[in-house]
Amino acid sequence: MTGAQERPLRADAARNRAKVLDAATEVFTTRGIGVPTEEIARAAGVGVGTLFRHFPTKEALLEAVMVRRLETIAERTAELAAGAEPAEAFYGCFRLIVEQSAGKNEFARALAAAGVDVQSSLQAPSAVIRTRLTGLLDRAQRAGAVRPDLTVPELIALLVGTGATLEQLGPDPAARERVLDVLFTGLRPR
Amino acid sequence: MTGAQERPLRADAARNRAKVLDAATEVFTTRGIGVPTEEIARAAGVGVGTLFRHFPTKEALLEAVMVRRLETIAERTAELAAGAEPAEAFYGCFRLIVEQSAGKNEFARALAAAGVDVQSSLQAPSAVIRTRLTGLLDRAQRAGAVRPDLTVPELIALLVGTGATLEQLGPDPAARERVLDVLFTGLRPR
Amino acid sequence: MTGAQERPLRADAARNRAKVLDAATEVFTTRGIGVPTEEIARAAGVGVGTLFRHFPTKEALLEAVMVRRLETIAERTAELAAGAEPAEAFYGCFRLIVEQSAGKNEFARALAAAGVDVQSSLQAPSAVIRTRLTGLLDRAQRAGAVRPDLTVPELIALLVGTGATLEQLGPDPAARERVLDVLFTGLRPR
Amino acid sequence: MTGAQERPLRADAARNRAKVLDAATEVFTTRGIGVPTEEIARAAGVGVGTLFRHFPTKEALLEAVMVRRLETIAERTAELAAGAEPAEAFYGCFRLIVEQSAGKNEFARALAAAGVDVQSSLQAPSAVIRTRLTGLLDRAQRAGAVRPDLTVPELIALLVGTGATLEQLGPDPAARERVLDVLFTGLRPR
DNA sequence: GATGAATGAGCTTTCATTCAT
DNA sequence: CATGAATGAAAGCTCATTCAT
Repeated sequence: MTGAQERPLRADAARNRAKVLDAATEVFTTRGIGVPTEEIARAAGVGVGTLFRHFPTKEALLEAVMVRRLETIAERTAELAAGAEPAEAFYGCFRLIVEQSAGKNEFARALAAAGVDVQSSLQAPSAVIRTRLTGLLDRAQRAGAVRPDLTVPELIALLVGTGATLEQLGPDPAARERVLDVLFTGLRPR
Repeated sequence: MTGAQERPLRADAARNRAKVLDAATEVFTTRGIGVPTEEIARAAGVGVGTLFRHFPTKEALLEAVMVRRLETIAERTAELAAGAEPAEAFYGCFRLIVEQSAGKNEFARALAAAGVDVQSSLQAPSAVIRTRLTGLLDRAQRAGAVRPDLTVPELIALLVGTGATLEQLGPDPAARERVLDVLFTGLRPR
Repeated sequence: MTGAQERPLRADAARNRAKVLDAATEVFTTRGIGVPTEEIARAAGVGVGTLFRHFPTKEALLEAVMVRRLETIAERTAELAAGAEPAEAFYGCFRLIVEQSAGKNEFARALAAAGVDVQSSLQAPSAVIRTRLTGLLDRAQRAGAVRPDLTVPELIALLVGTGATLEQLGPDPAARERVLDVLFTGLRPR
Repeated sequence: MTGAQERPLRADAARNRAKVLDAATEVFTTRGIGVPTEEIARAAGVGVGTLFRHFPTKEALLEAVMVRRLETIAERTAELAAGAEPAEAFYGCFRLIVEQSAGKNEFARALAAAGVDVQSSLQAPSAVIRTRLTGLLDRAQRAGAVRPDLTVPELIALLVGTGATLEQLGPDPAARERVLDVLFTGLRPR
C-alpha cells in the first residue's frame, strides 16, 4: 500500500518513469525548481512527451519527487527504529532525516505556492513518517533520552530547520558535528 | 549608510523608490518570488517603467530588499549589543534575527541561483552583521554564556536554520518558545 | 462498392476498421473535429496503433467518414428515386439529404482547409450522388415540379445551405417544416 | 453603449488593437480558425505579446472578430431599414446579411465548441440585430411582402443557411441571383 | 521622470504519428 | 496484427525588459 500502481506498468514504461524521476530529483536539487521541463527530459534521456505522459504537470513531477524522498526516509527510519534502543534510534533517525532533507524545503514551498493540495498526495508517506516519529519520540522520552515537553510538530519543525542549517553550513564534517551537537544537547532533558 | 548616495535623488523619485521597496518586501514575503514584476509595481502604485528605472533588474530589486532587511537587522542588533550584558545581548540578538528572517532563505537561494554575486552586493551590510555577530559571540563565550567551540559560520547557519524552524512551526507562542529553548540550551556550555 | 477491397482483410481487422469508423462518425459529429485521435480510438475500443493502421492519417479518417456518409446517402436516394413519380422523388431526396447532412459542412471545410484533394477521394461517391441528383432534377423539371432554370451546382449549394439552416434551427418540427416549405415553394415554377 | 471601453485607450494601443482585429478577420476568414496566433500577430505587424495584451485568449480574439462583424451588420441594416418601404428594406437586409456572413458560421461554431458563454459577449450586438430583424420582419409581413407564419428564429436560421449556400456556390453572379430568387420567392406569401 | 504598451524569448502542455513490445 | 508508450514539433500563453508617449 506504499505505492501500488493501477496497472503493473510495462517494463520500458517503468524504466522511463524511474529515469525521469531520478533526473528530476537530481536536477531540481542541484539547479533549483526553475529549470525547464525540457531540460529534465533531456537529462533523463527521454522526450518531453514521455515526461508529461508520466507526470501530467510539472507540479505533479515535483510532487512525485517529494513523495519518493519521503518514502525513502520512511523506509530507512523503519530499519533504524527496528533494532536499536530508544535513544540511539531517535538520534539516529534525526541524523538520517536532516542529512537527506537537503533541498526538501524548497520543494515543499514550491508546491504550497502552486496551491497543490499537498495534504492529499503527500499525506500517505508523510503520515507514515509522522507515525514513526511519534513512536520514536515517545519511546525516547520514556527512556529519558529526550526532554519530555517536546511535541511532534516541534520535532518536525526542528528537523526541517536543521536540514536548512546543514545546507547553509556546507560540507565541513567538524562544523556539521558541532551543530548537531548543539541540537542534541538541547534536546536532552536538562 | 542608509543606502542611497550617488546623486541626491529628487524628492518624489526617492518616495517612489521607497514605495517600490516596501511593496516588494511585502509581496515577495507573502506570495513568493514568482510574482510578476508588474504586480509589485501595481502594489506600489507606480508603473513598471518606474520600477525598472530604480531597479534595473528583478534580481536587483530582490537584492535591495535583502540589503534593507540586513541593514534593519544590523541596526537593531547594534542597539541591543550596545547596552546589555553579554549573555542577554547574544540571546536577544539571536531571537531578533530568527524572528526577522522569515522567508529570507528563499531570497538568498533565488539570488544565488540567478548567479548574482551575492557576496559583492550584500557584502557591505552582511559584513556589518558578521562583525557584530563575531563580537557578540566572542563576548558571550568569554562570559561563559555560550559554548566555547562554536564558530561564527556555525552560528550563522544556526540562525538561518532556526528561522526555517520557526517558519515551519507557525505562530503558536508556546511551541516557538520551546523550540528556542532547545536551541538556547544547546548553545550553553555544558 | 462498400469501400474495402485491395486485399480481403481478415475478419477481425475488418471488424476493427468498422468500429473505428463508427466511433469516428459519432465523435466527430457530436464533439467536433478537434478531438484527439486517442479519444476516438478509446471510443472504438482499440489502441491508437490500430486506428493508424487502418487510416494512415487523421485526415484519411475524416475522409473515410465522409465517404461512408455520402455512400449512405447515395444508397437511400437510389431507393427513393427508383419507385416514385418525379416530384415526390425530388422533394423526398431533398428532405433526406438535408436531414442527413448535419455537420457535414464542417467536415468538408476541414478537409478543404487541410488541402486534401477532396475531389479525388470523394469523387467516386459524390459523382454517384451528383449523377443521381442530375437525374432527379432533370425528371422533376420535365414534369414541371421544379423551376426549369435551376442547375445542379445550385441545387447542391441549396442542399448544403438548407442543412445548415436546419442545424441552426434546432429540433422543433413545426419550424423545420416551415423552413422546408419556404425552400420547396421557392423551388417550384411560378 | 455599443462598444464603450473602460478607458479611452492610448492612440497607439487603439491603432494596434485595430490592426490585430483586421488581421484576424482576414486570416480567420481566408485560412480558417486553425492558424497559429503567432501568424495573426505577424500579419498584423505586432508581437504575440501585444496580441495577447488586447485579447487575453485566442477565443477572445475570435469573439471580438464576431462582435465587430455583427456590429457592422447592425449598422448597415439600420441605414437600410431607415429610409425604405417595408419589402425593399426586408429583402435588402436579407441580401446584405447573407453576403456579409461568409465564414461567420465557422466562428460561431468554434466559439460554441470552446464553451464560450456566447450569450454574454455576443448578446449585446446580436440583440440589436435580432431587434432590427424583428422589426423588419414584422413590417414586411404587415405589408404583405413576407408570408405571415414565418418567425424570427426561422428567419435567422434561413439567413445562416443562405450564407452557407452562397459560400458553397462560389462567385458566379447569375447562380447567386438564382439561389436568392428561390429563397425570396419562397418567402413571399403564396 | 513617469507611464504602460510593445516585445519576443521561453515555458508548459498537447497531439498526430511512429515503433518497440 | 494489436497495443499503447515514446516522440517532438508546434501551440497557447507569460513575463522581464524596453521605449514611445
